[in-house]
Amino acid sequence: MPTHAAQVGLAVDVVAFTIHEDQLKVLLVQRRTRPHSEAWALPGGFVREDEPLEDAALRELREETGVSLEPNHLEQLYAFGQPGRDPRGRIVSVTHLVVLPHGAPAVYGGYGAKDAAWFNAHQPPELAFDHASILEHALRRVTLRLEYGNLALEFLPDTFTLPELQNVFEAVLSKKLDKRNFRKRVLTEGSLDPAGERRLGVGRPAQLYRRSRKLRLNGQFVVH
Amino acid sequence: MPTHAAQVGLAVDVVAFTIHEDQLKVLLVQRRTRPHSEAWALPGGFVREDEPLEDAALRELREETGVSLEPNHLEQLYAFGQPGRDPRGRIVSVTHLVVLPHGAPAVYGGYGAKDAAWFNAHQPPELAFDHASILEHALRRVTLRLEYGNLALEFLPDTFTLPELQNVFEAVLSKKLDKRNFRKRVLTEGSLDPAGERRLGVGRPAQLYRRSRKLRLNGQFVVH
DNA sequence: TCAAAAGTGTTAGCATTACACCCATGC
DNA sequence: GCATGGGTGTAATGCTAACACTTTTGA
Repeated sequence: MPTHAAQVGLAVDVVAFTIHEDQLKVLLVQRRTRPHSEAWALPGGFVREDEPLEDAALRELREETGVSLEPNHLEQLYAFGQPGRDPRGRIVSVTHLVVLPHGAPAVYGGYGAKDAAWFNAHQPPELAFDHASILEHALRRVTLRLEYGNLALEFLPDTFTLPELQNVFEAVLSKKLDKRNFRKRVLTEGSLDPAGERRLGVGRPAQLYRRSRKLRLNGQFVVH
Repeated sequence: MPTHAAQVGLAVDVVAFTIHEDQLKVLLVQRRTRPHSEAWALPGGFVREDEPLEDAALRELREETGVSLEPNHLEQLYAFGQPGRDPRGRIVSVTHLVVLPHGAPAVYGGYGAKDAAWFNAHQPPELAFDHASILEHALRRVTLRLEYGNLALEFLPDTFTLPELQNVFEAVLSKKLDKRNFRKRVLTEGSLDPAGERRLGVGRPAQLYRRSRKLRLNGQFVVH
């Protein structure tokens, strides 16, 4: 380590989303220690010396909340580094966006956390530090990835119905979509393969789909 | 500073672009010291303890290359943090995208740099560390901001002609655009105000424009 | 047979693309 | 009057948005 490297602490924070009861939920922990003791915050903590940033994000998420299943998506969001954002000293936090599949897996307060719970991401409680602006940033990113990418699929299990997929969109965007236009749009996109059907008690059975093995690349289709 | 903060060094690197001779140029420095002595690299260095990340980026840019004028645009790109990306130890670099106005201002090698120069951003020399992938990342970002934003204006001086604006697009995207469609697109967007005309020796004088004081917000126009 | 959920097409407006000639100026 | 660079319009095509009824099943 060069001697002129300043004493700046490096942390990761995680914005973990899932869909539950037709709502976009974010996973928060209740702090046990000062500062902001008792306040809700994003799970996170310091990066270890030989640990990739993404590994640190997953480790902190697991340690503090006990989520056990593999995330379907993990990407870096932004580095928040204003001096003064943490009263303990200069701490730069590299924030991450995580998507967990459908169903809000059980969580509990782990190391350093008094509790952990899922909250409506569009109506969060008061958050510690600058975590409210981190959450806003994450909401913008997830919206972008829905509209210009395939992120919606990461909220769902391996097979799913079109009404379920539409629910993901509606929960994230918090607005209703037209069913016919929605189906047209996702089906003509070509990234879904039929995968049988599902009877669900009452009502007409729904067609199941899974992500296509075909991948669109420069307007051409390629099998991967 | 909490005692459990690991010894991870925090740096910034800067990808500074401008347009010169109808090309997108990137500003590089030639390293004076090991590792990668003599190799070309992005300007950058360590963050000081009480320094905001963006200030550190501008300071390093100025110190190492001597650019004097104010950048028109500065945004954070991405935090690169793979262990092993720098042989001196664990160093996480928060990279930044900078846009300087038209004309490739004079540069020289400053502190720690043997030389500084502008290169074609689409055909860079071999770069030190993981700077080639940082540059790729920056190119994707700048393309995105051209197509879905107003970043093209930041490459130009206060007033400019439509052919100049089109040159910015063509240099960044490295492809030719149709003049009539281009003009229609940028003019109907409504973010340009006429600002006189320019005679340039031979040829028909060009209409000058400047950025509009009107700002489009949710499809409504608002004066800001 | 009724309630619940899934499924289905058409039209109008708007944006995008392709394409070739005239205009104003300096020399 | 010619070379240089700036400016202009239209038609075809594709995408988006609005809109209401039918089908299949279980109880």
